[in-house]
Amino acid sequence: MAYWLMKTEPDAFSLQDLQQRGQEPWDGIRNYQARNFLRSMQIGDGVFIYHSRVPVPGIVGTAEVASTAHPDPTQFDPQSKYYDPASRLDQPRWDLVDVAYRQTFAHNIALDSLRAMPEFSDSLLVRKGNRLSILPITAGQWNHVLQWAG
DNA sequence: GCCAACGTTGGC
DNA sequence: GCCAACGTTGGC
Repeated sequence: MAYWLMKTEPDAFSLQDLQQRGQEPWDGIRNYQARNFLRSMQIGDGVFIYHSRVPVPGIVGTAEVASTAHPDPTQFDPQSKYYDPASRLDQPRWDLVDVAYRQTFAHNIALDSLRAMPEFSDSLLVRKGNRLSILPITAGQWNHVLQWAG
């Protein structure tokens, strides 16, 4: 059992969208480090959903990993904005996992609040210039945020 | 909307 | 293998 944080821009796909659909293939990850995290995910892993590029970025709720990693079909779709002409069918470059909605926090946990938590002092999340859209979360971080969220 | 920070690409 | 150029992310 592991924990992760996954960023999304709510203008494109929000936690509310995930709630409406119940489950969603988390496609479009085009960063090798993030992909490697995807590949180590197991069904049932906990996921914090994080909204970025909004006035108050932060964790807005939780989801869970609903499939192990498998090839992201958008990499082979010329119509997709995630199309990767360099990826080969017999050797896919990019993977995705399915993510299932779990809960929406009554109050968002803002990035500012996360920065103030000692648990997050070593996290990639609060490092300046960090652009990683998927990162590991420790059990301590997971529990602390859940407690904070009430 | 701006732009610093970062990852990737490709010429050499 | 270096590194300039480019494209993207994401806080502000």
